[in-house]
Amino acid sequence: MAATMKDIARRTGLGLATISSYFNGGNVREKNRKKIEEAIEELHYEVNEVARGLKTNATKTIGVVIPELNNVFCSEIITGMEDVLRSHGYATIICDCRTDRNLEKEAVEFLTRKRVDGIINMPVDVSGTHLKAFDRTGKPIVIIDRKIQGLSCDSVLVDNERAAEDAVEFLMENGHRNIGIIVGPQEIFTAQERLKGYYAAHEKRGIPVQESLIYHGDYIIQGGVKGLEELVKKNPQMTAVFVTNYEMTMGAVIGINELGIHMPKELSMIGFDNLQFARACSPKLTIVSQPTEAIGEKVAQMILSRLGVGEETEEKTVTLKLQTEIIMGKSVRNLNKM
Amino acid sequence: MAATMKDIARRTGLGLATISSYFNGGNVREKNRKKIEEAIEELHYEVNEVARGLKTNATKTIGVVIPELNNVFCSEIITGMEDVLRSHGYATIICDCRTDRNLEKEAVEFLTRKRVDGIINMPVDVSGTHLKAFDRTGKPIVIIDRKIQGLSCDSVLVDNERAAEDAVEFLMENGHRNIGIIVGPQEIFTAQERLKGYYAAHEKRGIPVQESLIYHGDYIIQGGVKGLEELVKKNPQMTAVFVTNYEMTMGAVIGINELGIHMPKELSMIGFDNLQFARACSPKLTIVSQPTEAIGEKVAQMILSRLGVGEETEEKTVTLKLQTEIIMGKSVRNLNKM
DNA sequence: ATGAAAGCGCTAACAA
DNA sequence: TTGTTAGCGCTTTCAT
Repeated sequence: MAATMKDIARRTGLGLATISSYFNGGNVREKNRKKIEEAIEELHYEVNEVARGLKTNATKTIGVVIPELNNVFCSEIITGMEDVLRSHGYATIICDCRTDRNLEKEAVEFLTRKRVDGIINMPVDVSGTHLKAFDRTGKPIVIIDRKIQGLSCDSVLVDNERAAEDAVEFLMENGHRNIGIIVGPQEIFTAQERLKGYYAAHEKRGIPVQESLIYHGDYIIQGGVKGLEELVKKNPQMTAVFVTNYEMTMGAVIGINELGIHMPKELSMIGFDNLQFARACSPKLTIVSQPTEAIGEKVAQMILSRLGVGEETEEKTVTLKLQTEIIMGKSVRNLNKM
Repeated sequence: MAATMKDIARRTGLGLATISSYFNGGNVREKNRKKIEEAIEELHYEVNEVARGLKTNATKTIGVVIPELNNVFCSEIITGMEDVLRSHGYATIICDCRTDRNLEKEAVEFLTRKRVDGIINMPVDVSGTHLKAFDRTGKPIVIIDRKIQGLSCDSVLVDNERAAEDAVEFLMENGHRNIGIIVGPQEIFTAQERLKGYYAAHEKRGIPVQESLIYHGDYIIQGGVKGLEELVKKNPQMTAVFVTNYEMTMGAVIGINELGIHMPKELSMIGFDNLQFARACSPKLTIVSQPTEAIGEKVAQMILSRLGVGEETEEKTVTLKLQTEIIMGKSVRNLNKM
């Protein structure tokens, strides 16, 4: 059985309040401080955060619900986030819901029972019903990367429309007119935004959009492979393809390799995320890069601020929109130079 | 304020014990069961796991301490592990210690205070001092991927020596004699084992080892880039290189691209882990693949068994050693066919 | 099958 | 500054 404050009290002959005061930064006479520290040492005492949490109604723990841990975009965000949270004494319980609405709902309920002090969620279910009950507790929720309908809470987004528009325009500047896009599922917010950007770029230049150049994948590697194969098969006129998340980018590169297509001579490409992967491609891939670390840090700061840590708390909900950047590689051919 | 069992008791006119019994699978009269369920619904009651944890001295939570979340080997293991644990009602608190001994120690102390029911650790500090205090609590510890000196506890390892030996032998069978190796830090167990395998293969064939062909990296991408550059510069005779973890493999591929080396014509290569990345390389990379999902699942089962869930508990500590496999690509040239 | 009451380890209000 | 005490929400005897 682990030692308790009572044990320390008995050992030192002091009262419980003194010991508690010692642990919570109160004033304790030097002599007693010594005694307490000796007792802690000998008894191997460690504070019981469970008991403390019950009493204070605060667990110093943040719940994080994401669609896939095993996804660089998510894991990089978490890394940045955890760093900030931990440095403020907060732990994180991470729940990977496998892009499954039911698991997501279960995860939130689970975290509710665990009495986490707040939830950070990259939502699968954009209706937000899975968060309703937690929201009623009055504890803060911060949403990452996707908008949610029926819930007003802080969120950190990426300017996906502009990201896509910029990428497609860049291809157009290089003389491309028949540009394929491998985009995410229709019902996912980021996918919708990226597709909007694709349309916007076309509209701006007066280039008509060809439906056959749009492929809806599912944000996983195999979808990228499949998407590339289909686009190539159906569109002999296509000179470039824009792939809109990392997993599908990897998939598209796999597709290009396996079909023996020469990049960028036969096909130009702009991918998404993961600079290191882009460097490992030959030729080096041009990509749209999202500020994952910054997202993580911002999200952490936001929830901390709602918890009364750090920056003062704003009253109304805050939505932050971060910008992406294009990292130049050699995967886009300039057709103007022909 | 969230509803409590007391609220339900008041609402239903029943005693606390009955409500508790309801939640813990006891016998409750049908009529009362109905009443309780109604009250739960109306009050939006959710069990308070903090209070339950204090009372039962079990938090149904496992702490996981790993060197880098943002590392595919780790994140895949965690994914497999979490699946199993969650399906048995256990949560996981993941601590990414950034390959830092001090952070690792802090993480374990933190988890101790949180009163997790067990710890799973891929240790940075192989002396194991960071685990001593937790070990005294009598709660189970399971070690992943590395051996620890002064602590007897269950562990799941990979047969790294054989993995490396097989890979190097495969290169030798293809006629390679001057084989470079990009290996991990000297002090890391897995790196030592993989280097042992490299030596063993040479000894078996009577081929002398050239010190200049051994590069010690640090298991991160940049180390792979640097390692490849150095090996190539120092060893014009080198025809093949074996890279011993995923991050450095990616780095080595980056190096090959950036130096404009043709693979496998000028240089053959065997990488490590991440089949999808291997497929995305051109030509497809031949790799040693570790059974990450299986490691995660085994680890989870082991700690559950120590916690009295599932399989019966064995008395003495168990060490499991899993085998790797070579996934064939086209990055190794057969020099015999010349 | 149900109720009353003690107590898990801690914090905090109050008294000394 | 320090000690006493109540109580956070739950489980678990022990009665009934």
